Amino acid sequence: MADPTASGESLLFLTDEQLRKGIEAMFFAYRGFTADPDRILEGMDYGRAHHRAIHFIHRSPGTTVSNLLTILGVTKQSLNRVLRSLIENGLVEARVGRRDKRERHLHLTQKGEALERELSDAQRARMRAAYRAAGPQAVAGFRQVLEAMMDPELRRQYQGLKEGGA
Amino acid sequence: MADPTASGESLLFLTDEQLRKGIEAMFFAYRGFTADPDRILEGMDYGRAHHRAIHFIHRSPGTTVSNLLTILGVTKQSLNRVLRSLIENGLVEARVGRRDKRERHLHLTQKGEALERELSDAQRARMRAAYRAAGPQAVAGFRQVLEAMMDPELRRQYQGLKEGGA
DNA sequence: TTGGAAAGTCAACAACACTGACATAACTTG
DNA sequence: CAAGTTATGTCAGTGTTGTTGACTTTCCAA
Repeated sequence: MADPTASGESLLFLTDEQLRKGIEAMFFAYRGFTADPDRILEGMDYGRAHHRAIHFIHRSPGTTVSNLLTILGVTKQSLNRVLRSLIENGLVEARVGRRDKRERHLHLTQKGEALERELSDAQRARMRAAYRAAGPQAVAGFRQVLEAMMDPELRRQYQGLKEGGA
Repeated sequence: MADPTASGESLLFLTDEQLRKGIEAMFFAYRGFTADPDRILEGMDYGRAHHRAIHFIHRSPGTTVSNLLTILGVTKQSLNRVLRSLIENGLVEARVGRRDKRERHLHLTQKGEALERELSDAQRARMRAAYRAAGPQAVAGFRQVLEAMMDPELRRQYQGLKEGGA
């Protein structure tokens, strides 16, 4: 969508200066984006990696370890360290697959769901405020640009999560 | 801007599901955002922290160490480790302040500028492609939402960098 | 039955962040 | 000028999150 060759005026948004501002906006916004969950997690034994695992297990209950590996893009050793502590502390349950017994299907326990809610409430509150301030049209553009910025493989992951496409 | 109480239809963009998609979009897009510079840096002795320092020194030549500290939001020990290696390797020059001799004013050397260009060319190329694909209106919305997402203090930093405001 | 995939584990290591403590030089103010 | 503060740098220790590499156990499928 959007014709890049449209009119002369519309190409000003592709200047290096504009792009640089976009880059810096991503940097500063991401700091805000992670700030609230980080604050909640600090003090607990958990960090951002635990948050991500919890988020995607909540999002796709019953997902397998290798599913999670491709979504998160880390090594299994790294993810395993995180999952182990979540399981030990009773936030995550790993059920042996019925079909394929090698697979572990991951679920949040009540305790896990509670922490997920606390984290995502905080993160959504900031998101909601930003969305509300910017308005629906800006939000649509926000999503479009972010999607275009993803690696194609990650975009597929993203779109495949649920409530697919645009 | 944008009246949130406007019409009934426009509130659908504030549902938890929409917010969740926005959160995931930030996560996946940020991965893409850092992927190219990370690839360039891997193999060199440098990482993402060096990239950030180089970016902001390029952006504000002559900036002081404490300026950089507040912009990057890290401890001086952490920044110092990064700056030391950049200075030792001749990418950054630290000039003693003329007014205040306690201050170090940071500048990129030719070698530093060259690496900066390589990194930001890669990052801008991705940004440009995303901007072009999404179009100017989407880009405006993208910037609006990101700004609204920042912590107020960081937003001031961001806007104060140059070519200020919206 | 055998090959390979899925999952888990151990060990070592690196990048990048943190805290706390301390040193030095230089500016600022009473 | 002396005292206090600021800017910078440094040493040492620690924690989180990521990485490789090597290896085992389990178990599906050809």
